[in-house]
Amino acid sequence: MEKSTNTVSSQIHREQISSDVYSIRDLAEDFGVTTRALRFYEERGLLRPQRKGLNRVYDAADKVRLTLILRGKRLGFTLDESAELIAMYDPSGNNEGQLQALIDKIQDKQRRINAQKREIDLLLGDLEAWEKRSIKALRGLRRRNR
Amino acid sequence: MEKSTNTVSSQIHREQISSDVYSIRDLAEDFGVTTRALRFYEERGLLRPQRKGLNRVYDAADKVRLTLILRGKRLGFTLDESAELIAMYDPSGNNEGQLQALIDKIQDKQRRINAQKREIDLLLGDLEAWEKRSIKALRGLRRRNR
DNA sequence: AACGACGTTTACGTAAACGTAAGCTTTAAT
DNA sequence: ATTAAAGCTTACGTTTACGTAAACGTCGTT
Repeated sequence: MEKSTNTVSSQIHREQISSDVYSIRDLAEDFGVTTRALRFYEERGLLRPQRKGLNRVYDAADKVRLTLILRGKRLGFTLDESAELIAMYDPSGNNEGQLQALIDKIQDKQRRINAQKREIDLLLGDLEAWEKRSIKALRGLRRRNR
Repeated sequence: MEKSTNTVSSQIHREQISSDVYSIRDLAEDFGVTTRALRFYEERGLLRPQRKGLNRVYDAADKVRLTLILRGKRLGFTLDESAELIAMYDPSGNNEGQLQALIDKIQDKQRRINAQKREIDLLLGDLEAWEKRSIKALRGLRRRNR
């Protein structure tokens, strides 16, 4: 009997004030990161969970932000760059100038990401060529060895 | 009269034994990295330029390797991961087992890179949505302000 | 002969992104 | 009442990828 019934963690007596909230451990397990990382992201301003006393309480919006952070990481962004993405996600733009600036930033990101995509395609092209070459060499060897 | 005629660097008296070779500075300027970075890549085993006395002499193959290193960097790979890519580029596979292992590695990389590509598309999708929303908000503001 | 540009090695410094550990508190269970 | 588990803060340690500086050698030029 393994560690059993504890994947979801909060069962009873976890007062559940607003409906969908998560403890730091819930979030860490859901996303496969450590609690230390979550506190670190907060320290760097990428997350701002509410507090229940001292304890951090995360909600759906925090989940979205964390998704963006981790996606950014997998794409090789720094935390600062991911912070920019998150700032775009928040509808912070109030006046005309800010909105235009936001749009410019978004378009800039799009350009950069499309460039990255082109690099990926180049790499995939290389890998395919190497694969074909290797497979040919392998077939040559097999023919010779029989 | 700027720094003038020095973009190509080696002009005369640079004996030119084999045809296409480059000094460390040539390569650094061509690729927009520092000489320190080049020495570091060598220290980590990603480059192995020949030596003319003490001086490093880079050739076309080194250029390819450096291209791979930097492409890897832009995609968020660590130097160790780029080292793997470079190992694949070198036709090191001699016997059947090694070749099969190489093919497996290549296919694994392909999977990982395709995953990265999918994440990019997700991000681009998000960015497009945010852009549209922002443009709408901007139009709303402009209408109201006239 | 002396200088400046370029190269070398060796070595310590640094920013980013956490890991790890210490020490303390609150909550839940035995 | 006493553990045990989970959380908190504070702070030092670690790895990666170079930056920066010292101290020296070698040309080619003046």
